[in-house]
Amino acid sequence: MIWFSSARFEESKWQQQWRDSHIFEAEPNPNKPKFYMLFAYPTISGALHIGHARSYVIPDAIARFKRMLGFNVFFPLGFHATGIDCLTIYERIREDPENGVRYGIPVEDAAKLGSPVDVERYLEAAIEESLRRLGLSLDFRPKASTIDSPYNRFVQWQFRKLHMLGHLVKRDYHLPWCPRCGHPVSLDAAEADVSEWRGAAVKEYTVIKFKDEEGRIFPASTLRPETVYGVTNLWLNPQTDYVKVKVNKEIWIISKSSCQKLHDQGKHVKTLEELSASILEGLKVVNPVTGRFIPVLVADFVNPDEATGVVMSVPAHDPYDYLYSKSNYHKIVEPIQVIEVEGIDRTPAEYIIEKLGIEGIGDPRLKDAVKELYKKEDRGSIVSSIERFGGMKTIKAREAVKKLLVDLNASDKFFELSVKPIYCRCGAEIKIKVIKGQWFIDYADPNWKKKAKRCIERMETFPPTYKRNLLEIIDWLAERPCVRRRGLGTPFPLEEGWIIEPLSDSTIYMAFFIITKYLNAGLIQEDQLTDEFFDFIFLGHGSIDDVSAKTRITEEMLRKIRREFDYWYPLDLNAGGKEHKTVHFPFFIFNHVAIFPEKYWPKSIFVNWHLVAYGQKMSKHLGNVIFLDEALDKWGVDTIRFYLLHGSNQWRDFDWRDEECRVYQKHLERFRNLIREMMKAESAEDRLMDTWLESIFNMRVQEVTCFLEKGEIRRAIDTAFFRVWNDIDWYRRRTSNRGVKIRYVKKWLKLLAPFIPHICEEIWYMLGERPFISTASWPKIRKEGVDMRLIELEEILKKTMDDVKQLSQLTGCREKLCIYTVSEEEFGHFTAAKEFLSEELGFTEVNVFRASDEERYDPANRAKRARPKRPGIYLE
RNA sequence: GCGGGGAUAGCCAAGCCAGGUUAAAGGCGCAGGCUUCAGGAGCCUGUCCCGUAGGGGUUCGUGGGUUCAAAUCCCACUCCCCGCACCA
Repeated sequence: MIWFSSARFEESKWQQQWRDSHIFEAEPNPNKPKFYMLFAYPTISGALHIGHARSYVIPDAIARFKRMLGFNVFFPLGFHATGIDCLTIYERIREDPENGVRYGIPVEDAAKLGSPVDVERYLEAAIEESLRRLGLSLDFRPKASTIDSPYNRFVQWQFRKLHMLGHLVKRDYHLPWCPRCGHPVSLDAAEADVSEWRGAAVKEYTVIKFKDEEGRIFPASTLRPETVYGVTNLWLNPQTDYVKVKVNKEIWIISKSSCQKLHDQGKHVKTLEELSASILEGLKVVNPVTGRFIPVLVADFVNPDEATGVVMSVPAHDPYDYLYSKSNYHKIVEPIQVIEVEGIDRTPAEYIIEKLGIEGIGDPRLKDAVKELYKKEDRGSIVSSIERFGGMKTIKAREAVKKLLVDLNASDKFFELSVKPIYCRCGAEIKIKVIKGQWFIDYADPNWKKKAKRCIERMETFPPTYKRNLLEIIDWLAERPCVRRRGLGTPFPLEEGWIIEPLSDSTIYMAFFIITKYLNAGLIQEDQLTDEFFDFIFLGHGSIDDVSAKTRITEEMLRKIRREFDYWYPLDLNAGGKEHKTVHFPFFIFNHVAIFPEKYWPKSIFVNWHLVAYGQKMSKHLGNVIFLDEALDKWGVDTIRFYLLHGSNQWRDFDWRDEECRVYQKHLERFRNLIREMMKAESAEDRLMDTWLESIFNMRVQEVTCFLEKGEIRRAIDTAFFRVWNDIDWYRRRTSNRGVKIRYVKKWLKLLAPFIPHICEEIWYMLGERPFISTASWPKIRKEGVDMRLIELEEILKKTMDDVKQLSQLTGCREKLCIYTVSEEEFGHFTAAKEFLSEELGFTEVNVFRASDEERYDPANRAKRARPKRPGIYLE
């Protein structure tokens, strides 16, 4: 029988047919409302895994739904290949082709890849194939990669625009750096550059300049500059060599080991003489903020390899300082309190030490004490006696004091890694380096922020709560470094030797997909993509004859492309994973509002949450990545789609488990069987239940439509599959019919087509429908076709049956069932269902009485318990 | 640090936005039954405790609060997860 043809075969067959018939390729059509949507394009960092699949299947369901609703849906895709991913993969497989496996590249293929670009092309093809196998209703014609040279021209145009608009600025910038490789490295969990990340990040110390009588500067490093008000002395390490150095035009006293770091961080450092800590001990220096003189003392817990090797002693707020000065300098040092914390009546350092019962400076719990104290103090506020900052929250005061120090010309910055040492993959130790004249995109610009917010105000976000979040993110964003020295990417058009950073080159690419359609079709050529061309197409600038003359593109073609752009733009929906919430989506908005006129500003954003496998994040490192192709081989597309869409709420993280996936596979098998069984069955007229089915179906259509419109994908498929199934089951139970009328089957399939399109196509075809369910129209919502009263009566019936079951189990009565109803409607409904009740509940005799009926049989007077929607019950 | 999300029965996981119809969907596991059997499987019932009349008791991280009524709203606390600018 044809129904038994292999599901796998069906799936690829339908994918091929969709492809051959070009149904997902969209052309402008002024008679249809358009819907331009896409998902944030995949990064080329290995073969796709099931986490990607979740992020793509959700938008695909939306695309399919919109298409069935009658929208002209443009749903293209591209590939994000800029950055160092392909470089890294290339290096790994060059070390050993076996490493390719971690990225989903079989050994024999890995060996053949001769360059990072080869890697990119290989993976691009593999990813495209996986996306097709996922049954995505994409238009593949405009596909483009961010390393294609036409794309580069487009991004260069964008950056010239940003520059013209004043959105690019130059600043100094610090970052982790490998001295041997001579380039910056990334500190991240993927360990793209470093051999072991260990959670390292860059810490910013504030250096506070304390001067002695000779004008020599003791630059104390601190993470909590607000405590400068509580400094009692400075600490040096007595076992370390200190040096007097000339830093730019000042004389600094620092630990020897910090010289090189200062140099790396962009200072001119000249060593003048070596000094031991003991010579320096006892010197008086002045606190630049309070003007107080304080002594320089020594303490052996001071780490000379951290920052400048000179630290402030704040015994009121630091357990180390407290303990050390108490036991060694108790006559000289008196703690000065700066921060107060609710519930602590002493100096916080003293409090924490007593609370934890810490013995002395060697106590291993001291680290925890520091941690706990810092946390408490960060929630505290500055004591009122301190001028300007009294009463201010600690965190706020920290920033304010930083600013004050800058104004007093008494501070500097020093960067350190939070975890040391960190090694580059080449083996060298990572340093912090300051880059002079780094280009930034100025997302801190308040006017630009204002415009971005205006765009967001009018946007719709899924989930709706993201909108508020977005506005906060816009406030919080600052300058973004936008160029780098290495990796694949677009050469920076304003300065040689830089390429544009991978996130900054992917903010308005949706506009470019209109162009790539024409490029890929060979209708225009790369060298015709001039700034005049982009200005004309995207912004309508310039005169057409002029642009045509300069680009050698015919006016007719220019007009066509311009019109097409104007048709599709703005973007209606941008979908992406939650990792894009704080970076990509805000950039996408910023760049749109900067470059495009208001009518082209984006309309909505859909965020989906992540996927983990067996409670663990998938990572190449852990080797627990479930590749999409493998999953597809194992389970088939519709099973995976079904599971991914229904297994968890789209706005919660998803936990993949094979056992659960199997359950969904079974559901689909049973679904197939059910349909087959129903098709074979005759269905007789049953006026009451036919009306009920019609009503409930109309209601389900409404629900599913409403859920999809709100982006509630899980609820939509839950209703479309399980609720409808229950309804059909109920109908079959309540009537003598084994099946339902064919039009319900068709309607049901339509409701499911956005989610599990392959199986729906197959059945659709079996039912003689042509050409595709994918292009069929969504069921009409018929509010008037819903008989709510009848639906409710059936609910009352079900509930009553449950009660009877419970009672009969409890009492063991199976003979006689009496039901007492209050309303005429219920009386009629139950009377008509007598035979059904008898069969279902196993009672030989079923009687239905009006509760008010004097003649009723009711020995226990159960009729008095009857209420509307809840008939009385008596059993024997 | 900044920002976001979460904590639900043996486990996984819905519900929370719009409080009552929620002892709380679904799945896994477990128990019993039916059917089938080459094999796997399929189907039904039960699964917090008590109960011979649809009932009662105790439950949704911890502690308070609002309300006639809270898993759902408010406050505080504890713990977990995630993003944050050279990984994209």
